[in-house]
Amino acid sequence: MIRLFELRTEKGLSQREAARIMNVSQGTYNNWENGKTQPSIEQLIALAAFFSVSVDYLIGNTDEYGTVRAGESISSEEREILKLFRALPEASKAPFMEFLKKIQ
Amino acid sequence: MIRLFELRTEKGLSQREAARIMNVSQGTYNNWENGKTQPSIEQLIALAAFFSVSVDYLIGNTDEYGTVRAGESISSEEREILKLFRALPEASKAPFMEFLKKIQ
DNA sequence: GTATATGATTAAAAAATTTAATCAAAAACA
DNA sequence: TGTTTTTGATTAAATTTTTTAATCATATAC
Repeated sequence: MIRLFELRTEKGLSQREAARIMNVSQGTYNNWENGKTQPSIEQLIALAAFFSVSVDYLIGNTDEYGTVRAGESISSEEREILKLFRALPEASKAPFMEFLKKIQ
Repeated sequence: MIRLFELRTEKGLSQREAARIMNVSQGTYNNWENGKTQPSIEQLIALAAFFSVSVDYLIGNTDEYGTVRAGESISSEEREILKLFRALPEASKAPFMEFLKKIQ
């Protein structure tokens, strides 16, 4: 899995040590690290907790720009706007953006 | 899986429709939704992208706060909308909402 | 009242995961 | 250096999990 190697080595652990912490064999942990097999969701959550990262980060699905960070607040009105905007036909989205800029 | 049901029904999709989008059978999608089986990591990422949420949110590894879902992904275009909306005079916000509803 | 759509269930097949054992190479040590 | 230990990789077999088509019961639509 994308970031298991860097996270484990940063901690100075061997595969056998990390495997024991996760209650799996060294072979299994090696498979995870090299993408031969994948941990279950429960194991993903445990790995993410152990390494103090999000599951999204662990599996390489983070998108720094496109993610609402914990603590950022969005009103229900703003949430409604996003919902309505997403429901628009693709072709209407750009004109809508122009309109919104114009009425500033 | 924890939040598949609410995300699918919010979109007004049937299991068969959602299953077709994910390229699996309805039975498989039903299994995911009811926690009988679990999607692969690749499928988790595809589901999260389709529903515009983080994988952490999808699997119930983040908490909701207020009306906002932690980890909800927002495109740069959507981020721009929020920025512009926030810049509007207070008095313009409600009429703007009406407009957005009207053009659906 | 019949037809259609929906979510759930089943059993069998297919696919993926796990494990113990083992290997080769590197590191540690005397 | 030569030996021992540690490490990550590999193998094959057993187990577990997932997937699917078919079907069911129920609800909704016509």
